Amino acid sequence: MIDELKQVGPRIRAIRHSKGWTLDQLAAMAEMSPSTLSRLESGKRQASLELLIPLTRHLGVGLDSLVTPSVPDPRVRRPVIRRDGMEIAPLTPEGSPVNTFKITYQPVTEVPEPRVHDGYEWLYVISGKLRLLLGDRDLVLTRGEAAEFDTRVPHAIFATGSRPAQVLSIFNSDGVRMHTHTAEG
Amino acid sequence: MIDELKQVGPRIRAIRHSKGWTLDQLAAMAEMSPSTLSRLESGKRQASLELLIPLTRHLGVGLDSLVTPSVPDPRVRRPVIRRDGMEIAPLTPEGSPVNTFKITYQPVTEVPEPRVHDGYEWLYVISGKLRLLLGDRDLVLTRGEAAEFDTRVPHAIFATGSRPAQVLSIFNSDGVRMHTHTAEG
DNA sequence: TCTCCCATTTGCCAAATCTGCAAGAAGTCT
DNA sequence: AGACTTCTTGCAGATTTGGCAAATGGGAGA
Repeated sequence: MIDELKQVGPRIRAIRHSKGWTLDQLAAMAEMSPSTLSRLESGKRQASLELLIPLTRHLGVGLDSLVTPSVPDPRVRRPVIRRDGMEIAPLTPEGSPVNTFKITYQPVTEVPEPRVHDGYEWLYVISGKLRLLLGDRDLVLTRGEAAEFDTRVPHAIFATGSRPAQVLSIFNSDGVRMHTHTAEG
Repeated sequence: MIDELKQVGPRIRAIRHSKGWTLDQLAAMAEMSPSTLSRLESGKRQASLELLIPLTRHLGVGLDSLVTPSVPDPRVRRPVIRRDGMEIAPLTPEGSPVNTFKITYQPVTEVPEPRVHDGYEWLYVISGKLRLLLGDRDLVLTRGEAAEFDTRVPHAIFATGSRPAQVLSIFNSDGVRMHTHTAEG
């Protein structure tokens, strides 16, 4: 059974219900027995054109709209996480092969302690000024700048100046390298 | 069998041919046996969605386009007839229950002899001036004027003035009255 | 004309599916 | 409970299916 066909029956049923019609009513319009329509709607029999064409006519829908697979809502909506003065908005669904976040760093009064952990991080500064302490380097990234580094190197990231910094960040901690080159520098 | 379904097979075949594919090729793509596809194309078996969906995918067409009945071109294109200085453009297909013409009368130097024949005629002057001799009447119709008369009354029609007259004419000669009232006037 | 080759059609038939009826189930009022 | 309405399902005969293999058709070339 082709995948798209599984939704045909339920869709017919949904449209029928939305019109407030009973099985018998629609079956009469489309000139088929109620049992046939019942089985069709519940997927207990194959959807043939013979059956579908009269139905589409009375339901006012096209054939394609009955069989076109419904695409799940692609919008990612996950709750924002607040931690250590950061506002972390996950931009990829849970379980996604990529982990993307929009992180808003608040200005800090006190420089946080650099940390290490497994993984790689790539980031892009959307707005604000970002101070990146990475090993023996002390960098300030401004809007439009991007950076990538090995998070096993001690690092600290925070907004500098008086305004928050918005950063788009792609991060992986599962040991899979995000890029083909090794992070030697 | 629903009417629309009869064209599904031939259409599939036409599309397949237009792509220069053989039965075996398309059958392989759509994962069905050549015999099944052959029977489908020649209408010897029912067109089920199970069969059609893979085909539409490979043929690059929608389901609806396979089953939507093709409406014949509604435009009427018939050769213009020239006779007696008139240019007669039939505006209805042969065999149509109504006979409509656009007639262009050329200016005449000599008044034609009135004639009689069975039927009724309705006319509308699109442009020019039309002289209508009808029984004891001698009328000039100008743009926008309409007239209806019994063609058993002796009549002659021709353009008057220096320019041709364009007339839309509905005519019937088969004894069926075009209008409900009798043509007494 | 004959033959070869490729595309397509068709006979066959076991297996799967269809079909409507009538009975059953599930839910809703009174 | 009982009466209704809506929907589901068991059943059995009728119909359709699907792929294999053989037959057919139609060119192209010998």
